Amino acid sequence: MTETLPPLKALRAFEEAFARRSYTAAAKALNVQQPAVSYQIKRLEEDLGTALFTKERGRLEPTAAANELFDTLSQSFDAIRRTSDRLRQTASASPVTIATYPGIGAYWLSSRLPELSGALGVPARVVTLVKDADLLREDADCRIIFGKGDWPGQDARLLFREQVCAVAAPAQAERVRRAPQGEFPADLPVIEQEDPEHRWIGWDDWLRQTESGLALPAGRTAVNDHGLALHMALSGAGIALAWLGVVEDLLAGGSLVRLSEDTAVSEAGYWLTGRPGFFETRRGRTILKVLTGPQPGSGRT
Amino acid sequence: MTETLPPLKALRAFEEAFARRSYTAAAKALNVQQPAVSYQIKRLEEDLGTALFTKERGRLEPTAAANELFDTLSQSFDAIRRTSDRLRQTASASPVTIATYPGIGAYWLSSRLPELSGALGVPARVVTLVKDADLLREDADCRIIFGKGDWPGQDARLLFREQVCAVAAPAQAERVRRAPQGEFPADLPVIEQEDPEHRWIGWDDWLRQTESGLALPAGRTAVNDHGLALHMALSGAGIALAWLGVVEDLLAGGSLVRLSEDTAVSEAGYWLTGRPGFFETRRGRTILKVLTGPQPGSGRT
DNA sequence: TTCTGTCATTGAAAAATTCAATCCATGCAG
DNA sequence: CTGCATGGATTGAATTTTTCAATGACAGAA
Repeated sequence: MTETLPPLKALRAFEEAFARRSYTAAAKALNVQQPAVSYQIKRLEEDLGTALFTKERGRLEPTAAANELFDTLSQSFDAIRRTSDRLRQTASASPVTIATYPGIGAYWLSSRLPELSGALGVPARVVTLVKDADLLREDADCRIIFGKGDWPGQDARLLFREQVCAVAAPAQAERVRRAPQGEFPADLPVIEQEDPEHRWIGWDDWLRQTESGLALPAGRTAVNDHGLALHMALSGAGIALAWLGVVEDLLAGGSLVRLSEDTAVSEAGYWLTGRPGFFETRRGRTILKVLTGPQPGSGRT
Repeated sequence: MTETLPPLKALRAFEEAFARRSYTAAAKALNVQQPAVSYQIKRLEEDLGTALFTKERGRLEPTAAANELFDTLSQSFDAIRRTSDRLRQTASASPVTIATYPGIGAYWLSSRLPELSGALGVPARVVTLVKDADLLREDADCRIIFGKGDWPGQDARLLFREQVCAVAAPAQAERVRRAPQGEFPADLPVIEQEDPEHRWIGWDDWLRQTESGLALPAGRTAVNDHGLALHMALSGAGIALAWLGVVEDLLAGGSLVRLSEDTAVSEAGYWLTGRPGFFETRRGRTILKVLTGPQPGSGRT
């Protein structure tokens, strides 16, 4: 004898049919039509070489073999149901960890965390790191990274493109506006983000793309993180380039003001990445949906 | 949560992959190609929302979830394997019961029983009954019945058509041959089978169909079973109509002789019947094969 | 570096499952 | 007894699932 499993779908059909003493009811429970159940059970009977039901007097009578089989089957299937359920539970009950840059974490992600946590029914945790390599190495459920969506061993979905505008705190912006056309107040430094690999849009790119003709002041301040740059701009330390998506709330709240309507767009953008298959996961789908969903600040005020 | 089973094929693939620490080996064991395993396991990972293997450093590392799942799974599947195996065993280890008419049982089936028993590895049992209704009611694996293959609630396969010839024991046949043309020895009765429903070919039909022009003797003897008729013919009690398939051995062995080469054929024949699906069963296939196979007497002499 | 073994990916092919429609038997109400 | 209603069987045609063949990517070994 072969010591081999019968067709599993057939077992499943049998389980329902036996429990309900009806092919039709079983079919309903399995979300199929009755002939499908009929087919599966016949197949199982052929495999086992024995009848499982007799259809006498209009009622389904399980045979002795059917009783034996069901005993084993319901126990086994229940066991599998229990463990796989538990796995699903723990998989979705463990806190979500999202890794990203400090700037994104503080200014963009943080406002979305409550909704995310609510949608998943689980605490959300943010790990911020400055370097891409660190982000990718980090053991997180997913990460938000800047780039073009091509990371080996990661599935990626675009959150938003890089769209950059020039901002300053209101007082400083006012000074710029009052300054003679084409001139910046000399004591208002430009805050730059260090970017040796030239991955982001910098001031040079911005000026070139927007042709706004602003003459930049000579003073420059360099920081290594966008969050820091924003923080400095907020506190009036100078003017900075900011990602539109990120500063939306700050602009709406008036803590920052755009120096012009010009925006520069690059090919790259911010992506949500996870291990392969992550976005086919319930958790992955949920996270993606929340993060690409409506802006959290845009509710009724 | 849904308390629902993961895709069962995926579980099966996982079981093998886990046990062998290799998709390729699992694929071989399942008689499929490696991408099929890859696909199923990915599907399972999506269903559970958790990774099952990490593919670091070229080796397949099961995750904690995988270990848990495998524990349950192997136990459950083994249980199912055991019971379904046992069911298959008992189904195929119980003796085969074939119900049929006494004549068929004695003169046709009996010589095939050894081969049948051998092919099934199980004793074969013959139940003989005279009436069709009894045969159909009898709780046998299958039955050999005369008719046209149309029994409700039974699958049927034709074994041989009804082909009838006139026979007698050698001495009696000799007497017939020596008698003047067209005349039968008056003291040699014709053995008839009672057949109120006129289902079989009787002497009248035979004479009409074969146009052999034999004048039948007046003496008639009626029996209610073909086996009995044959037995009487064998013992020299008269001449009888015999089914070709059935008396092949007796003719070959010389215990019976044909009175003429004429044969009459009817639409009906002898069928092997079993419950629906029986012929898709291993047991059913085997029986059919043996019974329709080469004649048992036709080996080298 | 090149070779080898393993898993991933992908579009196409094959197989399995399911469906819709219909038949047939049985039970029940009139 | 007849006519309806219910539930399973049947069948050929979709439909979906699963698998395949080919190929890519990656890691370790030679």
